[in-house]
Amino acid sequence: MPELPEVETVVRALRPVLEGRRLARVVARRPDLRWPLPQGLGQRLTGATVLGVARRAKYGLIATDRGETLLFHLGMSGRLRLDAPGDGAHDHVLFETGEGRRIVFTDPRRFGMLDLWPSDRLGEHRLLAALGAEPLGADLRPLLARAFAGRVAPVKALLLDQRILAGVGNIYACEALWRARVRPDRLAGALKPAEIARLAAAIPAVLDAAIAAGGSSLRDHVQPDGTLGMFQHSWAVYGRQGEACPKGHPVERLIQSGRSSFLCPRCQR
DNA sequence: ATGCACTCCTGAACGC
DNA sequence: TGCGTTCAGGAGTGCA
Repeated sequence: MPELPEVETVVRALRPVLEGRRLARVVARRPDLRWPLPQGLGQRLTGATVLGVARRAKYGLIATDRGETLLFHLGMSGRLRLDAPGDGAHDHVLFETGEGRRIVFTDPRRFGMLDLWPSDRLGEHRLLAALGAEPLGADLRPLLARAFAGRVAPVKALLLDQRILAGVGNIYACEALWRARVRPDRLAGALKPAEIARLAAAIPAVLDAAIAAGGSSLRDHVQPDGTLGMFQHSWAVYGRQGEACPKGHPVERLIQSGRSSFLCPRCQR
């Protein structure tokens, strides 16, 4: 599910529940997700007070007063649900606050991860160290121009490369390319400055719109309070093969390195 | 360095 | 109804 807008939606929902609150009970119901859970997870977090909840790329970051930060990644099917029972087959980790709120980490496919890491050395975590720029809040044009120069790979492959831009996934890469009127299979190094500029504007625009809509709900994403994201109703091309793009032309699908890309060949060149 | 295929796991959707 | 096949929003790893 979760790309940057979905993780941002989750982080914003967790903030009022967790910030400044004490974790009264943390229970791991299995030893691993994608990787083994950190040693003594429950013990290390129980009794800690949450200082802040933030996001880096597609990672959620929960800082505690014990000098450690809990990182989480939702993988493809991960969800964090508020006040769910937490006894389902795929409910893997439970967090309970002193106020009696319960946060349940659910992940059927178990591609997600959780880790604890010293807060003052967070940037050294192996999964965070190589991440590229956040796509919101900065001017992406010079960054993309530098990253695309001389590259033979399709532009969509580079948009998905988290070392360049951190947080864009398959859905929003397709959507941003449509807004920028650039085909996903164009070679990155061959993009003209005007096309790079359009892409640099389209990426934050589509991410901001998705955040405002509460993310996209496909199979798995819901906001922690259970309400559905609505941005899937605003998709121009993603998942809409054979339907009309917003300009009325048929959307096509192509496979790039084993993953679906959706595009409008009339709008995108 | 660069590009790409494969892999982890489960569930939903589709075809017969 | 039931079974098999295909596909899915991520991303690390290892290969050419």
